[in-house]
Amino acid sequence: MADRTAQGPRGENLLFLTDDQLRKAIEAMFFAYQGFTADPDRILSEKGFGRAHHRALHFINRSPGTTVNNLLGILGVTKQSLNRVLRSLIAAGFVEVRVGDKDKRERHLFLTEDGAGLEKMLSEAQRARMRAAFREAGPEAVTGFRTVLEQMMDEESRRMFQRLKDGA
Amino acid sequence: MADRTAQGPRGENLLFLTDDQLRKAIEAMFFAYQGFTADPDRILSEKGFGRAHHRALHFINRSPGTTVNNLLGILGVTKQSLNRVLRSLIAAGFVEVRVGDKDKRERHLFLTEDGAGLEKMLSEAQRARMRAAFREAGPEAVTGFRTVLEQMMDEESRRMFQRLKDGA
DNA sequence: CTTGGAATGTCAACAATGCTGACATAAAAT
DNA sequence: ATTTTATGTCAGCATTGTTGACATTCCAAG
Repeated sequence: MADRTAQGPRGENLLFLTDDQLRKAIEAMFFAYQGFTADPDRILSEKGFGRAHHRALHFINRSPGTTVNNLLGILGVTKQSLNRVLRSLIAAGFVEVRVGDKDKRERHLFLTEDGAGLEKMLSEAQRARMRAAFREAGPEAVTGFRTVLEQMMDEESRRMFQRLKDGA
Repeated sequence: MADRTAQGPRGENLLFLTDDQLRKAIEAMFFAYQGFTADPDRILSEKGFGRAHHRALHFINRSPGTTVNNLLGILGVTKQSLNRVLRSLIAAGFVEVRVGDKDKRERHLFLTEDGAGLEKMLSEAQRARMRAAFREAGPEAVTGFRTVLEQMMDEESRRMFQRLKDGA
């Protein structure tokens, strides 16, 4: 392993910023994301669903009554793409739609009991892996992990993430 | 923000392992990965390619002369899926194939000059974002980041990553 | 040496999930 | 009241994952 501790003029650790170190980090991100999604993907594929369904379930569970438009902003896909996913979740009885009370154009989304059950199954699997990784890595590593992730986000995603982070 | 520093019996930071903290980390991973792929995706879509083409270019660039079978192990997709991507990269003149010298079943893959140019463009964009995130987060965060990522990988991916990390 | 099986890669067809475009309905603005 | 804007749906296309069928090459057993 190359020396990681060379100090720059302002005491910064510069070797982290070599292209080679960055390339390794990029590859780590790629492989880690495979792991991140592997367990839920397995469960979903048995039920004929995909990763997009998981994302929808996650954010509906997190913000019950959210609208389609709301979800679009969070997920960063087109409404047409999301609509297809929602349609199949509704048809399968995992999601319930209620037409807006004040604004009748809006559709408010809720998990059914079954939907909540599936969401729990998926997020339990994902949390279990995350928990194990965090335990192995230790609390300081986890803090660093979250710091870097936040910096990697687009401005818009970061705002969304912040807004979700503290309640909402 | 909730207190992050509660200490467990063995001095471990246990609050990180609450479901709520884990859920936030999961969301951070989701949004960060969007950012991670955003810049290359933009470039690729202009050229009529997708993320799968980027991955192939990356690993061919990294290990010139690698075989199709080799790439399959790294990318974790089926050979049929990879084959389609390679076919279009070859047709576009970005990748060159040489039939194996010893084993004529094998196809060895190389980037053409154009392919190397495109790969450089894509990886420069991705590295720029990573570099900026690392700079903002600081060296200790980066160490933690990489530690956690490595722990999140599947066993097989971790072995692959380790093998790639040190030469090879 | 021949033959049968294993390894490598290609082609075809299907599914999930992005996308754009056209449209219906409800709300808001003029 | 009519036009414009916002929200959501439906249809069709592209990318990229999948499985299945097949061709070629290598290797090992007889």
